[in-house]
Amino acid sequence: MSQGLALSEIGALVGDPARANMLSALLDGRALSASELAWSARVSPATASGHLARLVEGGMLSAVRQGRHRYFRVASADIAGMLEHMMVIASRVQPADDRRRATPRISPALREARTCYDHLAGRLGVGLADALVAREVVALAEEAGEVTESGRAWLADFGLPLDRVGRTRRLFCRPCLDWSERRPHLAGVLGALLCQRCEALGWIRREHDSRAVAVTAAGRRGFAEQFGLDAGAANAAGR
Amino acid sequence: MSQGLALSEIGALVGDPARANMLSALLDGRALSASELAWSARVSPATASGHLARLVEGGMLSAVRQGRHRYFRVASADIAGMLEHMMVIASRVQPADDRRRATPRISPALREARTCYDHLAGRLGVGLADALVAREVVALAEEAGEVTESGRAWLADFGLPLDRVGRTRRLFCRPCLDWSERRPHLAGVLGALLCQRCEALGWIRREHDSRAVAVTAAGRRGFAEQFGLDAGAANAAGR
DNA sequence: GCGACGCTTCGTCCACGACCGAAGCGTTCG
DNA sequence: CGAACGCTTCGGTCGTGGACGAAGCGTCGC
Repeated sequence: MSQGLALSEIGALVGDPARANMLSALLDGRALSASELAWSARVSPATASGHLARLVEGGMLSAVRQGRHRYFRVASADIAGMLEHMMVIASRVQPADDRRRATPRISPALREARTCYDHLAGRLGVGLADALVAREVVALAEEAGEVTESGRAWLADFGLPLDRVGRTRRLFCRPCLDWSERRPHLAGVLGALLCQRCEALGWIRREHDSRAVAVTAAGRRGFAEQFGLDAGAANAAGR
Repeated sequence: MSQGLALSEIGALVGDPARANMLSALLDGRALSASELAWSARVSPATASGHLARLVEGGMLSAVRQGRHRYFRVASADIAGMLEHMMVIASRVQPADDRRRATPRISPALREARTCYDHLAGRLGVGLADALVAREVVALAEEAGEVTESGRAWLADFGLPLDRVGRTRRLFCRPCLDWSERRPHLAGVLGALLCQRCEALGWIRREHDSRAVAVTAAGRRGFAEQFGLDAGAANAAGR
């Protein structure tokens, strides 16, 4: 009984379109200001302020003041994980009601490449995971994964020496179900490191106003050479 | 943007107290009739019928007619997993707002022992997992677990020969964060088998109207001898 | 067949909460 | 110091959707 109440409170918090849009905008782990969130939820600053207060009160977001701005971020990785989990269900369940507005529910740019909290997702993220498995750098199972011996060397070559990382195996490397591709991409510490490395190499650039990730010209070359991926081909044609 | 909408729809579905109570009642994987669910959500049959229609429409529940009854169950293990995930967040987040009604949000019986979809949870479930780890039957990590070699023999002894199971390792055995104990218990195929075995041995009895699990007299002996647990001591005193 | 039962549909009522504009408060910049 | 800016609070409006009783429809049991 009572835990149903708690459950409903979490659900209700996520269950408003404006709040869900804010949460989804924050899902890449960056902090956004109140007005940026108001804009991305398409509501007035006054309305947004109320929503944000509720989300902070409910423990979903944490906030820090900085000058006259107030920055919000998802309060913890657990919460981001829960939201991702809900989006997986949402994307899986939606096709059920077919008599739906025609607008695609997932924007092409996000489907192509985006961040998922702190690692890469979308077609790029899934492709990367596939390539790493094919090259036997990592072995992925349903619930966990690990880096192979030869994989450690490969990663060191790629600029990610793993020696410094304390725990070597689990939690470190973990599959994460991609809600647009519906296949796993790489998460965990390794997923985050890979994402950072790709950004450091100048292969990808995070958009400032969305979770979308742009693949640079260098990235197109790099992803093709190292992973055999045609990442960002669409973007290249577009610009 | 648009995926925020889908997210909010899932949230809104769970975000009503009556529906959340129904979902939470169904979270042990059993099917319940519409009137049982109406009762457990404390609403009239008419109201319950409306909620159930929305939950089925939204893909959260599946329904089967059987005579003049209609039985509902959680549509998939993924959805049950998502709900559990939300409850973990809910139980973790609630203490944040202290100025709360005094009633404990988790009933003692559920905290003691309950089912979590198809395996054991609560103090009993967590204790069982601890004991199996201590006896080196299974090795649990943050995201996955596996049965040890000696563990296979132990389990066979316990009445669970694993030879017949196809996939041997992962997904088979998996930790699941317990929302009342906030520590992992055993899930996955192995968790379900253990739960079935305990019921077959007459150690536990599932209550007919809740997720609570009662430990029988035989169970108290069995859990103590095999696992060193004082399971059900509270119940024993009570009756 | 008739009544009891389980569930659903319909009509109505009501309350919660989402929304905005206006005003207030603190910070930053010229 | 005053103006612009970012955010929050307040007050008021409005719509959605959750609640129930009554009535309708199928199923079961005597």
